[in-house]
Amino acid sequence: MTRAQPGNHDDSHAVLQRIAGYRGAPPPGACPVRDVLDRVGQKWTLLILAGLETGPARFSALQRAVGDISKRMLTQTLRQLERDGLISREVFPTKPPSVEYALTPLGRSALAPIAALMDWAETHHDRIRDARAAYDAAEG
Amino acid sequence: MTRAQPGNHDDSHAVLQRIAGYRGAPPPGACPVRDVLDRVGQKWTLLILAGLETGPARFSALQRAVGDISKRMLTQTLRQLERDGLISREVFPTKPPSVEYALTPLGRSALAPIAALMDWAETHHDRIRDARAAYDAAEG
DNA sequence: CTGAATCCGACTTGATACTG
DNA sequence: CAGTATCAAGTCGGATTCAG
Repeated sequence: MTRAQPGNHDDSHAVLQRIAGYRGAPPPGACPVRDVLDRVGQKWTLLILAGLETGPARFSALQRAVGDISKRMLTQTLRQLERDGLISREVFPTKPPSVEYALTPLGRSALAPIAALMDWAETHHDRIRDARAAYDAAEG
Repeated sequence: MTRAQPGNHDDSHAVLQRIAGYRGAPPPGACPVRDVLDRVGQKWTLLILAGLETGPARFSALQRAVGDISKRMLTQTLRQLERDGLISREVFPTKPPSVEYALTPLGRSALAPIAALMDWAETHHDRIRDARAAYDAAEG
């Protein structure tokens, strides 16, 4: 594939530059980058994707896996991800109804770049912490 | 070190799984991943980083480059990025005061994983658009 | 069990006006 | 030029309650 290797500096620049062209473009959907990044930045999106990574899960199982998410937010985030085609939703008409969520191939393909970003975060978070401490000490 | 290769599927999983351990951990700074992702998800962060990518820029130049950002938000985002050590701020005591912002090495190192994510977004945004159209048509 | 609906507080963003 | 201060509006998220 011709996709940029995440570690490739030159390609990174080319991609970064591209978003500049979207400035001042209000219509939603005009900037897929903004679109995806906004979703990634949402509080629960990553936790849910992580929770589905090992396999399909039901609503309650997911809620337990994520931890302190409310049903409201779980439902909402799940809907968004489903709408974006990142996860699938299957209803089983059992006596107590159960619903199973699972990553789609598209959803699974998103894990790699997301993991890259999280990896960067883990690698550099101590440096960031230091920078914050220094900044706060200076102007706190 | 043993950092995951962003494109490596197996390692991606390992990294993803790691965030599950942070569930239910309220204290800020406890989860560097959440921390960084939240910042990335903010509306203007990426545009500003992109604007600084080609080199240092002054406040107004940056505002023009980004587009429709208000001074308030520009200042705020700039401060956060400075605090995190991703950008530097230098004041020149000229007659009309001027301030120049620039990416630090740390900030520059963040561009690669961010670009990887944006690359994914661009590669798959048509698929996402289709999924949304289908979803909206079905339950609109 | 899986959600939908409602209420409400907290945080985010923007517009505007003012300062050094 | 480069901000700061203030206010208004919108959004996000949680708790609670109700329904299929």
